[in-house]
Amino acid sequence: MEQKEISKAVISRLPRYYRYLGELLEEGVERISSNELSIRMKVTASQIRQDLNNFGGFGQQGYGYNVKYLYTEIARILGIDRQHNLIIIGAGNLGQAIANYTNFERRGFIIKGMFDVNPRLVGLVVRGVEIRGIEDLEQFIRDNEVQIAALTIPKSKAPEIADRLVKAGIKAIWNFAHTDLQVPDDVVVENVHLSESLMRLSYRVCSMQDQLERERAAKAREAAKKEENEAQPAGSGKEEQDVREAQAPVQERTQQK
Amino acid sequence: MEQKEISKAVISRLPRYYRYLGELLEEGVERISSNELSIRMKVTASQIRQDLNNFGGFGQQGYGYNVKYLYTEIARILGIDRQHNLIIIGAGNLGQAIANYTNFERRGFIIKGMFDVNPRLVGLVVRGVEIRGIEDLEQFIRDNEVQIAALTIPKSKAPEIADRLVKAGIKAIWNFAHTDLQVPDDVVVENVHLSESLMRLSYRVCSMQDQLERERAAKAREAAKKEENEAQPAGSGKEEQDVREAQAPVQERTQQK
DNA sequence: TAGATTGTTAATCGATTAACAATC
DNA sequence: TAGATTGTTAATCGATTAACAATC
Repeated sequence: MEQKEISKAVISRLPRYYRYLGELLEEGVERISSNELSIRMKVTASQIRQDLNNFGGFGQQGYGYNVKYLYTEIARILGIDRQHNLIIIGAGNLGQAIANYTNFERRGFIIKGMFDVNPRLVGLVVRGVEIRGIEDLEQFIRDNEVQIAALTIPKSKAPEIADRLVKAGIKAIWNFAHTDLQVPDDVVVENVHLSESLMRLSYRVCSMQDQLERERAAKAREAAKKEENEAQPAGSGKEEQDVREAQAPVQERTQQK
Repeated sequence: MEQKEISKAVISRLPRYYRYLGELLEEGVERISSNELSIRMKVTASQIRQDLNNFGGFGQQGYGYNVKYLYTEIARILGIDRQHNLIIIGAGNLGQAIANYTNFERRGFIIKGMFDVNPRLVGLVVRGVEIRGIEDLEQFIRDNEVQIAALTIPKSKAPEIADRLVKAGIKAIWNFAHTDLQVPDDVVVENVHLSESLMRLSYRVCSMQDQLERERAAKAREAAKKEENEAQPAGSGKEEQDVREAQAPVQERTQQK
């Protein structure tokens, strides 16, 4: 439905707007201003208005936004007012976790089938969906007008299956395999790389720890300086410079800028 | 170990560099230039060099980067050269999927325990880790020096558990619950909102479809025009303008800019 | 009408890309 | 030394924020 290219940043914020509007709706809130919403969501009101105006004017001056209306409009923009037929390839824990998440169905994502190479899983039924052998894949996609395939298999098998999916006419791959897939331009790939998410978390934990340590060290130095000054209150300003230098040497290169 | 604030965009690219370097290492590649790597990863060489230089000069002029060295350096930057003790709260499919993913352990993430409220799950063992009742949470965190908690529970219970985790001294929450958590500044939250990921995919599928349709329509118009011209080859230039106008009216507002 | 709040333009900020001197 | 490629500065591009006129 949308026209001009919308930036990736905007798109990735839309589902979060949708989630907050859904909560407001549950709370019985009828209207909300960009300012109120910005406080709840911890973003700027400007950003909210800019983001929404990429898709049209959903608000009203002097009033704000009607929660219900905006909620349904964002659903329409995201395309979750339509039905999307989905299959899950890989019926392990992750595949089953997706199959069991009922909210997806509420958003129009209908799980049509599950597939696995493991013959011990084939035939089992998860939330009313039978697990099939991977050999039926192409036929099933055509018969059931499947648009989206969730790929919850090991990275070693992912490229081959992705090729088969593309040839069978799939429109999008929700890729949980720890690898990047090569697909034609008209096939959408949305990656969920959990190991990368965990590494980002690791980075942030470590840099948080470093920061806390630096703060603690700075405080300690501060205390030491105070003590020194009390003993000999000359205060020529030289001490301050020492403090700054003491923080620097941990890693010289990055310190330059 | 790092000093100045590094942008979020840079950090989120690091794990991907790490993954590609790991693959190069497996292929037996000893050195690589930013240009070669940029082709593989489909990013600019400039970006690679800029990103890495946030953390120091890992390359050598005229040579490029030593794959092994860069690989270990990025591991160090990400903090995955250290051990992180982790617990999983919520032993459903998603929690078990995480517990079963052996690669996390290879990156230093040690799963110390799993917790669930469901008494039928308590006592079960997943990959050598026993599922415990949630009442033992605080004691367990202290006894096992747990830094990270993966939260794979329904959103309704997430805020309460998050509070308990924070009070018990957890450093980071890997949040799979479909809600934003309120935690103090010194606690890291890394969100994995699968439903939002699926909505982004939905958006992209829909806009891809729209695009393809527009292209098809444009081609059809082109063909029609050609036919018309062949019948009456006046060609005053007015037809071209008509084509442009015909594309516009689908949604007027966005079309303006 | 007066007050509130949007839609939108302009200003700022940050991130990406290009260019090139430094140097292996 | 000549060639290659980094590290880094400068230029460009895009995204966010601020400001305010339009308007409900």
